[in-house]
Amino acid sequence: MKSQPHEVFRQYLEAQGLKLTKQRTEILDYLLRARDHATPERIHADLRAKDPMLGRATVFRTLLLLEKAGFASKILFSDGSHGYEHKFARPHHDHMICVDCREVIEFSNATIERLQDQISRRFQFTPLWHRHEIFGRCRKCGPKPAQGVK
Amino acid sequence: MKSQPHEVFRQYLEAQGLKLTKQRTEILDYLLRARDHATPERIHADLRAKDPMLGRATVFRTLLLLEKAGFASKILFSDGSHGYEHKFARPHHDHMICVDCREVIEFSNATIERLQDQISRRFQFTPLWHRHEIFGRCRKCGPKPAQGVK
DNA sequence: ATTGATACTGATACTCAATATCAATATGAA
DNA sequence: TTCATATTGATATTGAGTATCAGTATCAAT
Repeated sequence: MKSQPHEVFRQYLEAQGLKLTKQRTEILDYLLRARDHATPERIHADLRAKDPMLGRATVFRTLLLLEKAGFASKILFSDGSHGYEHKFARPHHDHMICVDCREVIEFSNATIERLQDQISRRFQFTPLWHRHEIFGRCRKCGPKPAQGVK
Repeated sequence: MKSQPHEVFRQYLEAQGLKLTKQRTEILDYLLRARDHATPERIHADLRAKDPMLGRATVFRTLLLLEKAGFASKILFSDGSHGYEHKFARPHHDHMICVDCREVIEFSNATIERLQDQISRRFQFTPLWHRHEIFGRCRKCGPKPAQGVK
């Protein structure tokens, strides 16, 4: 029995006149399995273990496709690099990102969401999406900067 | 009479054993004058009109210096590129960014700030800074996508 | 004003993520 | 099975950002 996301993806591709390929399936699978913040390079490297012929360009192309289709979204790290996460059956959420170990903690807050809409309305701004990231140190890394380690 | 920011900058440099140079002054000036979201490339191109010898590396170095000193901060655009804005006598604020015309509207909301602290505490996360960007369409560009124009 | 230690600059070369190109291939409707 | 065409992977290329380093500007001490 096929899982829901694959079926939704297949239907999307069909509607767009696009094709369902092994590579696209592999990459979607990866995102569905990944706990968090998978970078394109990382995805490429990991998937190559199973499919050594998988090209870099295909990974980038597919991530862009998934993003445009609304099935995945970018997470930006503090150093400017970024990763992806899938959006299947995941409610909207924002991120707290540890500047030491890069752990990503998800949070969501209905009051903040509501305030955002109020603020937008006040400026006659039509919000489409947002990004709310809090940078700092996670429980494990503690309030003090990491010592020694680069 | 010298303006405040230049004096503060000079004192910072002195305290760090760094030197006040023509280039650093030019770049700080640029940020102080710019309305918003000046990209490194843009700053370089514009300043070259007056100072054709100004190097790319110097612009990047100086922006990094200003950022580390706390005199400037990055704004990230939706396409992943970024710009800078100075922070002299500007209270903390976040941004609404128009996806059509790239206009940047500043906002701030004490309640949101407070909620962020609450959420962080709940996760034993020590917040250092944050970034809260709402993407959408500004009053001028209206709620519908721009037509024709790339 | 001159000197001199050293921070700074600009040119160049380089890195590396991301993109464009294109011949070969896989997909899926007929 | 056929075949138009979307897709792929290899390759070349781009472009933002960085490292290097010889020459230069700054500024404290004289």
